[in-house]
Amino acid sequence: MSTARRKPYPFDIFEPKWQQHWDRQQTFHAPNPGELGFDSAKSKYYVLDMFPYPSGAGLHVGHPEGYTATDILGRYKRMRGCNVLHPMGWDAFGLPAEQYAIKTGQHPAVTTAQNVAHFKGQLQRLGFGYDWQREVNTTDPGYFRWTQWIFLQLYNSYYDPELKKAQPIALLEDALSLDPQRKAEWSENVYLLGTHSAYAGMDEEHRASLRENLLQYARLAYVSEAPVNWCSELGTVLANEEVIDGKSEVGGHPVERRPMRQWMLRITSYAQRLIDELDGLDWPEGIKLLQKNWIGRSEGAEVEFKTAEGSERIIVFTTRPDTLYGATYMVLAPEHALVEKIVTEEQWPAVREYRDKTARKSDLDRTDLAKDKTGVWTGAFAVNPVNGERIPIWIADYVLTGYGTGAIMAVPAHDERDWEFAKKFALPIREVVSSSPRLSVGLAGGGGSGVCNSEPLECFVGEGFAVNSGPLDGFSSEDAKAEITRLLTEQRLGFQTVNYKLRDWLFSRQRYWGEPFPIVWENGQHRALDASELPLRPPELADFKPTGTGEPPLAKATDWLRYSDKATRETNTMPQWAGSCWYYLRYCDAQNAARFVGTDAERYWMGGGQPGGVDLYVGGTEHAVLHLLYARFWHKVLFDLGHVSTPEPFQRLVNQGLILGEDGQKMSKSRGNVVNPDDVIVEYGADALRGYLMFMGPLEATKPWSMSGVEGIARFLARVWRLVMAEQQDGSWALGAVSAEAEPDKAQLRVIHASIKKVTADIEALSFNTALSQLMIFTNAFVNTTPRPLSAVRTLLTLLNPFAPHLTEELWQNLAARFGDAGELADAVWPAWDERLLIDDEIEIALQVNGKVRDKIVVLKDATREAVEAQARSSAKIAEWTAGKEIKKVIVVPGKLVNIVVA
RNA sequence: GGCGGCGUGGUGAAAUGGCAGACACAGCGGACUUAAAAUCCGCUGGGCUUAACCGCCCGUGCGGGUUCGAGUCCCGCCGCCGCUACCA
Repeated sequence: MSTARRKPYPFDIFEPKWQQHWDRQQTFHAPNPGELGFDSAKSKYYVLDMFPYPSGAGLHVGHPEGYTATDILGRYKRMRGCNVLHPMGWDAFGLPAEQYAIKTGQHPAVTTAQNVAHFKGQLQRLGFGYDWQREVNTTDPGYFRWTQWIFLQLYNSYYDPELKKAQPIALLEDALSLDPQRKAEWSENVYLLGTHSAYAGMDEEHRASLRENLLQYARLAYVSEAPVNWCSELGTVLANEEVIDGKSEVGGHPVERRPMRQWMLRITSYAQRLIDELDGLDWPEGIKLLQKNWIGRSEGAEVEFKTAEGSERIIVFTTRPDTLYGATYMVLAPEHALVEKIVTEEQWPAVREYRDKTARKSDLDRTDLAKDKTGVWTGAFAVNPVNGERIPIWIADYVLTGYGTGAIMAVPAHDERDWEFAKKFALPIREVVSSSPRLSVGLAGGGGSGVCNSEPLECFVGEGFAVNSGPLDGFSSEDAKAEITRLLTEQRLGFQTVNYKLRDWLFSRQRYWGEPFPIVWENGQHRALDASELPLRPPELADFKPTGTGEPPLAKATDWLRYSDKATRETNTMPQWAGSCWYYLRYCDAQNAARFVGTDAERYWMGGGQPGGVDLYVGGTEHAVLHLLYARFWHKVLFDLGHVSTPEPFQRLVNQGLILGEDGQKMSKSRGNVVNPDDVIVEYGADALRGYLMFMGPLEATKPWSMSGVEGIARFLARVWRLVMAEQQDGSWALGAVSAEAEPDKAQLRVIHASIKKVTADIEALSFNTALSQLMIFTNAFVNTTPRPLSAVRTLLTLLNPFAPHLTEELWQNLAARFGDAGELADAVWPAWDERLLIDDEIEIALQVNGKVRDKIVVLKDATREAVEAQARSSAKIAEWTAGKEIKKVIVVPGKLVNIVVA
């Protein structure tokens, strides 16, 4: 009685054997153009995984799900004769590593190295065909040197709104110094840089400083004093995307808004291109939509109001300029710069109290109280530019600083939020849009518009026809928008514009474990390091904890900090997303010491095919608006500057679905339903794990784990094993009854060719579960055949190889030892099918009467329509069902069915 | 509230508008075995009918529609999951 469970086949012996073999032989190394062994006659296939963050917890089963899918594609494309680039690396900078290091008192470099080694070991035990010579690690100076270099590209560029692309900042510098006229134009229109709305909301002092520092401000990487998401618990600021429900995505700590000097990347300049250029991509529609919504384009107008005293301008953004006549009050965000200038003495105490209260509230609280509107009157009035009406100016937290201009005109009759607010504070409500065309019912006096003073009974947010709107009356909402915009433009009171929800990317973090900025400060001005000074390594710091004050930990490194007698280094570091923005480019030429990626290598792996880019990118949906948007942005900048050859990085994107625990719940430590891939490999082997992950359902579906499902796949693989191997008396395995002379019978031949066809199509379509079920059918068709035809067995092993590479390679080798054969299965050629063998001479088809199956008959494969119909009519059952009825129509679907329609 | 995805046996799931449930899991029965495991074979959506075969009816969340024919397409609901949230 042995305590160890007997293995159905000796995977524990041959799996490590083949893993070592592939590693020693560098089987999956993909030579670059110009490298020995490179074959330019082959076409390229670049298949990419989202590289993991090597956390202390190790791999979970979600990782190998996507990785197995790409591995299957890579191995398959290799057998189809492609040069396959299938790399792996580590996204190793970032908060968790640093927090873990603080907790354990070890340097993050040490813990990161340990975690990487652990992850790599786990991945290697799964038998993935990676080209490890291209391994990248974002924390490696040889890597982040180029992350810093790309930052300098951004820093030294601006976005030209006319060319709609990034240009070297030197061009702007020259243009502006040569052409004072143009400089004046640009200074007056800083919004050309793509920050129109932000500029409109600024106070004059801020604007003046902007104009003065136009060149600095125009850069794609610039410094801003804007309010940011500050998390005191983490001791850093966070990007909008990293804040969820007013809490940090990492750790769930409270986040407050605080003005700080930060580095920003001007992603908003690319908003339109980031939307438009999604069109040509083979991505899930849902992800495209998610990105579009995140960028949040909306068309409308900016309209200038003046305070009643006429001293201040208040600019608002609205998507409904047609409702301008219905604006009965205005609202500024509590933080709006203008509030201090317009608030009256009597209202100051109330305003100050309200502002303090909002500042203390997290975004979460603000959302929670969404139902109950709050606000305070400033005591000031504005003038509605179209009708000269005095309307009160309020502050309220339902108006956000971060969107539009931070100020709105409130049209309570046609906006739900304004409606609620007006109801609560008894502000006037005037209907200016009617759902049906009708005449104004107001008085027609003094050339002014007719105004109906009775308040509408409910809020109407739809489009319709303008009423109570002076010259707009009777216009459809669409026409009214165009007309009012025209009028406003004429009077220089407004203009048509496009607003985006997307904010510029807050790019600095007050952390130790990230890329230092290649920037020094002198006399309050920043300037770039020279590329030759890269990489800029972080200082060796014994104490790298956050200071808690917002001062970055790098400031503690006094020697490092000093760049020269006059200049000091920037102490912020880059966010974790930086390294992952371009890693797919580094893979193309990972060892290049002279460039971030060699030109030839980039052209070959990223260019190549028609649309270009990575041919297949597989990863989780959680990166839909973070990594995938940032990477596209960086790529476009590099493209504009001529450093890469395609405008988009990832041509085809597929999201693998979430794997739930056996209880149908999300896997989590607290639920105790987490599956560790290592345990599964020990028990069932890597091939069984890979096979199960692919068999459990469609790649993109969310699906629960099942241990007995793994056993099912293990049983199938064991059946394949025994198809080739026979167990000996002593328990060892030897080649079984396989014969080179044996031929598959007709039915088997059909199964073989149907399998080649289906498995090929299914792999291309990433439908791995159905490919495997076909391979089971293939296998089952031969289990009772002895001896097994060698050709059939070899075809089966070839088709199964991408899924179960160890098992099939081992069996292939055993067959070769007896029958002789050149080479390894990994290098074999993918089989082709013969369409003629797929169809039997006779086919069974269904006979229907009024769509219901009543009989089945066997017809010759090339029987004519008429012959099939005649045969159908001669069926006794059909005669029975159609007896005494008029046959109105007979539909013959060749090879499928005959449907007889009776009255 | 908005956007997106999904509803098919006991379970995971198949199905270019053409015979619903392939392939597995679990279950039941059998063979082999002293016995068990492993393996192999058979059955396995629900109901009615029959001694049995046969045969018939119902069935893809619900209600309509298009079609010779709908799990699949269209319209309207219900339920679950994910993302997002005062975006002017």
